[in-house]
Amino acid sequence: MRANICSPNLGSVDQAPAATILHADLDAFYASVEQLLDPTLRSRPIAVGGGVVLAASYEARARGVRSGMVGWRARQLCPDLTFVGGHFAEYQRLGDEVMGVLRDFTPLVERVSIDEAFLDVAGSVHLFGAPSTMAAAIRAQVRGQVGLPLSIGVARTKHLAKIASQVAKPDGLVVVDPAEERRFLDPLPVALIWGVGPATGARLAASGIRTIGELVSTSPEVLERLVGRANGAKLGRLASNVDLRGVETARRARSMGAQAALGRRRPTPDLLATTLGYLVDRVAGRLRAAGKAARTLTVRVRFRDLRAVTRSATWMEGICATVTLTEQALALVQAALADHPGEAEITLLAVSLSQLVDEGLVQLELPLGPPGGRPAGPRPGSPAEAARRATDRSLDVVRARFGRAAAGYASVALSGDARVPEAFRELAERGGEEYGGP
DNA sequence: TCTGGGGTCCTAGGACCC
DNA sequence: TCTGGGGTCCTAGGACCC
Repeated sequence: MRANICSPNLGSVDQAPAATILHADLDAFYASVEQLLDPTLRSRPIAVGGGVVLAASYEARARGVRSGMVGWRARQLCPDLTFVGGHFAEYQRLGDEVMGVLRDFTPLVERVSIDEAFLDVAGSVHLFGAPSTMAAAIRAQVRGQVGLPLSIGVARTKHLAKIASQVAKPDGLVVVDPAEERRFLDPLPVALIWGVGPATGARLAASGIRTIGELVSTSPEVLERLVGRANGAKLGRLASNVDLRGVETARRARSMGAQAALGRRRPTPDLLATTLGYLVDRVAGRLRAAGKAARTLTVRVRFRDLRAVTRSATWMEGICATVTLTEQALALVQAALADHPGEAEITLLAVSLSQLVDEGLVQLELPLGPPGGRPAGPRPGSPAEAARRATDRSLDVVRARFGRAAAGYASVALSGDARVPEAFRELAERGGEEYGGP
């Protein structure tokens, strides 16, 4: 019907638009890799991590184990659960290898995370056959060549393909015929919609909206009242499957951050300086490696009850010097703590850089400095600032050759009680510009 | 006995400018 | 001197995703 209305002059009016978007998603990725590397772990409930479950095998999920769950709780639910240390370098290598397989079928691959990607195969059907045929071939090749289970959803839009791959899991393939979209979507729970989490799901459920079909038949006004204007509109678009964004092979990062959980600690000057020095050191190094500088710095402090506060500062020019950013982060955290004098302990510190600009655009002289009224500002373009950048560049070079531990600022010497392996941090931080295609 | 680390996007309110 | 509307930018907080 839609085709008849929209394109009455095309010869293919009666032909439904083709389902050429694939969403490929590796099943229980970290856990599957562990089972691949150690055959004795296969078909057993395992969890990657220790204090917190980073990933659980399907055998463990069947017992209620979920990622993000604390270790003691997971063991409680599943006493024969095996915890395995993460082979983080292997996750990266195998994830990359799978992406290589995908790119053998089309250059239009949008990698969204280490284990997940969208493909647009419209231009490849003359080479490899129908999208469903291609999806089956990809799954077989990933299983045969890499050894990992991969689920794929095939549909007309990215969002629907993603829902289809969720339905296909584990180790399955679901193709949604364009003529069958409503019949497929309507009975599914709203939680399958990208962007519907616990809070939104609960609000919808409170109004009796549990399935995507029920969501679609809800008026825009009611939806807006429940979840806000933009969210309501977005939800409407997704549920009625009219969101037609294409596959993007390259997306640039909009922010970079680092955080550290601290247990319960009194925020002494020493703790703040050491932790912020470490966090800024990490993130500023990535910033410079990307050739960027940041105009906005945001810090986050979490208290014992998991409530968190943020403070941010924005400058006219981008900054990328470790020392300057550390000074600023410290000032912001102290300001945040001063606003919450009743909090004796903190549980997390985070640093994030945004409003990223090309480093070449950093002005070198006569800076305007920060707008008035904010923390004593650095002078991003001052000679002192240029000297700091030169120091950073030298350190970056040394580290690139000899590793992170080879050089650094004295205050950054990392305490041995790091709660998370360095390798996991390095893996997790590959979420930005590295993804998005060859 | 209360959760890791790295991201994206949205909202509401205020400052400021035209 | 007061009033109004619209746009842009910034800040703080929150929901969500992998």
